[in-house]
Amino acid sequence: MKQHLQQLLNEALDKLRKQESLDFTIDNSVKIEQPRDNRHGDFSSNCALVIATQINSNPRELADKIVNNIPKSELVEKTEVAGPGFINFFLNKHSYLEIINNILDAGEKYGCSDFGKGEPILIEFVSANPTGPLHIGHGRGAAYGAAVANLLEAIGYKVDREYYVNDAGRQMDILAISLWLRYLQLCGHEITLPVKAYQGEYIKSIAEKIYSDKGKSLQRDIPEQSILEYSDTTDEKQLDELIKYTKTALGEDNYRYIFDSGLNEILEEIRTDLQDFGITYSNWYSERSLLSGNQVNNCIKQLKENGYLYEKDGALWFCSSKYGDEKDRVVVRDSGQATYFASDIAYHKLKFERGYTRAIDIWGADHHGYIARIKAALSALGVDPEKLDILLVQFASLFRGKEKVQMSTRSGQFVTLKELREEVGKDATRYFYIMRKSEQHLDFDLELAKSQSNDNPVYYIQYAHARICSVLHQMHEKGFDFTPEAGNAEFSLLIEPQEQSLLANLAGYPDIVHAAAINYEPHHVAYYLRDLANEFHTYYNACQFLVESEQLRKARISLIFVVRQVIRNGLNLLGVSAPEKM
RNA sequence: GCGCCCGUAGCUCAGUUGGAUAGAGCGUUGGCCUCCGGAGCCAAAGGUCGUGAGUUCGAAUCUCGCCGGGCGCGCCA
Repeated sequence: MKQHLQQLLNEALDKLRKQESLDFTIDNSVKIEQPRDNRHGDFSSNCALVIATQINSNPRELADKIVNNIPKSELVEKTEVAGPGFINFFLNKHSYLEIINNILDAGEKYGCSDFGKGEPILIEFVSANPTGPLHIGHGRGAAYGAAVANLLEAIGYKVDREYYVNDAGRQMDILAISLWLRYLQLCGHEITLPVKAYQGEYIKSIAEKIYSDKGKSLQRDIPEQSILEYSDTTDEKQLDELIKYTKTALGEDNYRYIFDSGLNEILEEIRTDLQDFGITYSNWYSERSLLSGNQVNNCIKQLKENGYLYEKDGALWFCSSKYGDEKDRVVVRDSGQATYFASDIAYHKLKFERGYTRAIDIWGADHHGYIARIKAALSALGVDPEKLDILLVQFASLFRGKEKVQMSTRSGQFVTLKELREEVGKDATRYFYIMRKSEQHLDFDLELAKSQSNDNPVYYIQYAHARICSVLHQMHEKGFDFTPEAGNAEFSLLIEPQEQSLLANLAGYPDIVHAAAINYEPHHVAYYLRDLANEFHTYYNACQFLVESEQLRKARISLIFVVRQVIRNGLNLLGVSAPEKM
């Protein structure tokens, strides 16, 4: 429809260009859109306004000229100039009817396009360290990332979803020593854990498992108090000493055993958590594999050879400030250990060597200071940093009604994603997470998410779907037959205002999906669906569907049938189910 | 102090990338099926778009200053 109008407009402009020998160009600022006020027509273009500024003429006069040159079309009832010089198109009443057939034909593909032309995109999200269960902050990144991935897939990109597993490095060592200390407690030793060790209950249960598998065979001398006791303001190097002590006391194999027990247990829990949340990945990419494959070293070597690294205070620095970062960053610590940043550089460089033309990272907003350095590194390695889009999600706060749920990661007192999902359900959780623009702080109201009332947009939308299912069920009970095949109903009978409005809305769905996808903004789909559900409920209250007249009945059933299809398609993109009964 | 994000109705938020009289939901007030699911529908009230300037035919949207809130600024991730 939009393309059709665009073509009419182009023809008119071409004619005008010749007749009056005008010189103007048409760029992105020239648009055809559906105005919010339907008195301004079904579609509206600002082309006269934009061009008038270019050629220095009166926009209204120009608009009149354009309108006079627009070829006749069966679909357009009238065209008029309004306001400062908008050209408004009023469509023929029957022009939207085609949309029902389109949806029936496309089915679950309605809204999809081949815009992306199969271009491969890698989207990495969540990627939380496997040092503990996912909490509600990760949940937002998960819901958002999954929705963005679905959207991009819908517009024709070849999307791979990846979880980067930080299964190497210091955080994991801290996990290992935490486990061992808990284990020693089980062996009967009295030990207080360092403040920065992982304290949660899950550590205890993994330690218990190690204890029941290995008995007391991993018992060693307790580390000296001087290593264990320190305040968190003390140098982190004490923690390094404790790691070193544990490694030598246990030996490589035993240490690795504890390390891997923790890693595997927790990673498995994360995996099931996400799966229960409706999210599956194509790859789980291991950091350790980067190190053992020498990819990190190679990357450092490459940077070094090209003169991007220098030594200072015994450490190796990358000159990220030359590429817009605030300061230079350490790649290899004076201890000789590579930083996480070093692995991240290699990881991101490889994303493009693996054949992806675009990579998307989804991070918590607290990591935004990291963006500049990673892009700097890509530039230094000859990769266009524009190919990497880093999307930030702001924090989510939990509210129980008016009361904010207090959380602190330090003491291990945080609400896990699993708890949240079990309390409010997968659908409501997924919807609430993406309901807000991602760069907006999210107040997640548990009471609202759980309430089975019209306050809750998830149930409101699902209810519309279930209601349609119920009508279709009733229809069969009453012995009416209906086959949802394109072209077998008299759609021209759909003349009620609610029907016209629904049709226009359904026709706009592909545009919504497209815009939401290219802008990485799934919340548009959520708003659209709420709106569509509202239009349906209005229709439901205003008109009877299962009427005696067969022609009218078939037409109306066809309409609500395609409404159901679009609700399903939209919810599916958001990872929310469309139940037939509630 | 520097950098990023945010400020829109009593509350929670949209606002189609600069368009026409700024919109939803909740809350408030008043109405609506003898009928396909009342988990529904309709209507009313409610605004200095934080603030001051600038850019132009036109600004919630773009630029700059200020005010207020969040986050970041480590040889942590």
